[in-house]
Amino acid sequence: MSEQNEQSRMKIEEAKDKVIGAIAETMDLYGVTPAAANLYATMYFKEQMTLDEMRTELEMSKPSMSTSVRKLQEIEMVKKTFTRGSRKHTYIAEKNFFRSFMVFYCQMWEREAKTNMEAIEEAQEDLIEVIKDSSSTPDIVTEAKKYYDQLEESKVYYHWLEDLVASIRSGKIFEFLPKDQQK
Amino acid sequence: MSEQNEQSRMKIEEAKDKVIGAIAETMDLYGVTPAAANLYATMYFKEQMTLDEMRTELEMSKPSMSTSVRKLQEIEMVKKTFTRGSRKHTYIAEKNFFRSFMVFYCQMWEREAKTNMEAIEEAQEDLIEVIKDSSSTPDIVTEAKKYYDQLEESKVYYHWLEDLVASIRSGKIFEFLPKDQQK
DNA sequence: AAGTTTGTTAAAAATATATTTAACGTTCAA
DNA sequence: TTGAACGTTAAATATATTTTTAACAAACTT
Repeated sequence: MSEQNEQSRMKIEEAKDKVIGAIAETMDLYGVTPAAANLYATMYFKEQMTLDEMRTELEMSKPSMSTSVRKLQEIEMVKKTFTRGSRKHTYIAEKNFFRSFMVFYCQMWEREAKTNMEAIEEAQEDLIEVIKDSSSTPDIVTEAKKYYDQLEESKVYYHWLEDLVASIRSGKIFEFLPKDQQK
Repeated sequence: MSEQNEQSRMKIEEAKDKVIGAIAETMDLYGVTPAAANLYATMYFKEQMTLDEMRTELEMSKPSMSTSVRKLQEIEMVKKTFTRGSRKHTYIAEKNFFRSFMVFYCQMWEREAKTNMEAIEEAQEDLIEVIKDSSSTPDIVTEAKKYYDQLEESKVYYHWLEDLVASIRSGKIFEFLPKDQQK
């Protein structure tokens, strides 16, 4: 009987491990280190964890857990919680994938839009100088204009990205694409 | 006078380089190798390029260009074109960022949804076995149910991801978020 | 105040990834 | 049918990233 229980316990672990493997694999692709990916996936099935529990569970070094958990906090997939009576820090995983999606991609896209728009603005200023420069030959002016227009066109995309971010942040996107669509 | 021209030419290169740097930097974050990122960003300002031109322009080895261009083709950011009269292969960069966005993220999200859903289905089957098993103790059944429900809940997210992919692929998302919104 | 416990930082080791050099196979041209 | 041009593959090198071990600093306990 207690052996049957052992089997059930093992089956549960097996079930969890399948999902942990899949989650960690996809997170890997998101530029998260293997340690952090495995950690998050493990925490996904836990109420909360301390650094020592992480180390024991994943059989990895404490500094590795420390840096991993910090990276996960940066992308808001893990939060610190206060546990009274314990000196150890405790952490909980964000279990709402919608929120993780929002934080991760919005952060990424916002940065992309900002970085590239800044570069584009500067570049366009340079190009305008060339275009306005009376000593530039016609074909140089033509070339400068061509690039200017190409950059101007690309701004449409970055503005759209910013709109997308805004609609995700505000939750408006779920009016268009409901979360719980009956399949 | 020809010196003035030289200056204008340099200013154009400078302008391009600013944008090339920004594009390459963001692509880096997308899990593309530096060589591929620089290559795409360079091609963004060219009509078309051959492997030898790439090598010359980026001052890198030919195999590096070869593998980079192949990776870029996989994510459909570069396409091969036929140029009559030349034995060399010629490639052009996808200059429509909306299309790049679509291909890259839809590919990624679809894969994520598929991988994780498969794992979830398998895990849920295991958990059901445990729940139905008459020899399982009540607390084990409770635990199995808890995980089952958690996984069931997470499916909502993956379905939503699939819906998002579909609406991007079909272009329906642009009805909700128009490309050219006056700022 | 001395000794633990806890977490982080810094240097070292291990590992993985990216790039190059060298060798190869194919196709075309003479 | 020989040789050159072109592109790819394979092995070697270089580089970057990840993880660990060791040392440290802060906070708490006794």
